[in-house]
Amino acid sequence: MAIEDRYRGIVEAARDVIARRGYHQASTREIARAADLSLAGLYHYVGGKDELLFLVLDRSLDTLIAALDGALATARTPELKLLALIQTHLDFGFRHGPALKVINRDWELLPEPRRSDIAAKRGDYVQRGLGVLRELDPHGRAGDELLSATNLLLGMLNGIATRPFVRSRDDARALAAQVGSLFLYGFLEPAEARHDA
Amino acid sequence: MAIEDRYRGIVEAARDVIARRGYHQASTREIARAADLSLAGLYHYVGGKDELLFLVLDRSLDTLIAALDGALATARTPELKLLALIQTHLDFGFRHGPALKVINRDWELLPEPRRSDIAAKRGDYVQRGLGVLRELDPHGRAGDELLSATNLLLGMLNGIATRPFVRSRDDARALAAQVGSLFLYGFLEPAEARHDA
DNA sequence: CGCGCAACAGAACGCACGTTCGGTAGGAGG
DNA sequence: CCTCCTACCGAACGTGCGTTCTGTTGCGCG
Repeated sequence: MAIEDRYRGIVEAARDVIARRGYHQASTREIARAADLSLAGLYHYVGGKDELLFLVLDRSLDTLIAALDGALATARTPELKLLALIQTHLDFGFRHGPALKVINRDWELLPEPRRSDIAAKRGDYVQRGLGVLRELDPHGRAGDELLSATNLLLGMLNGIATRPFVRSRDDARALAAQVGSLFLYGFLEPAEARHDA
Repeated sequence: MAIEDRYRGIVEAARDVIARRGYHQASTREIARAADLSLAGLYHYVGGKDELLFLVLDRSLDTLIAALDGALATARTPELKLLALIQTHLDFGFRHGPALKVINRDWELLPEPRRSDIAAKRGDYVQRGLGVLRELDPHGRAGDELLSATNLLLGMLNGIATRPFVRSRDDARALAAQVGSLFLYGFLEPAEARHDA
């Protein structure tokens, strides 16, 4: 499947250039250069610039969701599932920083109708987070409140995963523990007193 | 000071167009039209497109920081200061959504050297948040940990303030209470049992 | 009155962009 | 050997962009 390798190289080139420059500032010429192709050669594989953004978003979200599902499958308790989500998200931010940047910053720039597809896939990810919090919730919180709590959690994660806070896998692990403790027990609770589950 | 009114109109037009389209997609022609000016007339007031982005960022950050300082001045306890920060941020997101969007999404696109000025002003805001958390911290957390906690808090706030979660001033108030409770006491603690300070 | 300057506007310039067109090399199939 | 088809490339086209040039109006001031 050498053709699939070509596609992968193209999508990776597009992802890195778009992450660095932003979608509208990323030129098809620069993406072609990064993919070791001429401009016209690039257009032999993809129909247009929009499709490049779509491919980056679609494949990155698939990777992220697959990683999350894998991590959730091995976690037994609700708390461990939450930690798995946090760990997976931060690890994804560390290993695929450009992908996460494009997912968070540029997805709104994708024109319809593909934008709806990506929005649905983003929704799938949020739903998984919401499911984890629902299992974890000790009180019967309303759906609205659980949804906003999910967005608060994801906002926390994106706030540090996008910026250069996670420089190593150890950083990711240490931050994951801190995020988990803070989200579960709050800022006022001591971090050292809690590592049961 | 009719000239200052002109400037204000121009900056507001630039802010709204940039927030809607993104910086690189926002054209000077559209900004000029939104400011009721010809293209050349716009260039009579500002030196270039970069300066428009700078003016938007600079003035928006001034407004945000001034609002925060005002709210912090009337808060007496550390917990009330945290709630004031949360409330102010969400209220700013509700009343100046476009400004917050530009601050969070487009500030990295500003070319040097003005980008450093904006980065410093953003740093001022983070420092205020860090100061609030330092006062609040019951254990002697290290500076690194406090800084990442600050970024977690701001990430939570931006995660919901940017997206259409805050549709009314009441939404902002209700969400502020939820965010405060969650950040201070954690997800596992009941929300109803806590409203002392 | 007339001079100068601030406050604009119309039109153009040059450039970079996304996209397309016409071509070519090379291997597979008959 | 000829034919097709896939995988490209060089060069161009048209458009929209940021910016600038050349005015023109109107008002304050001597």
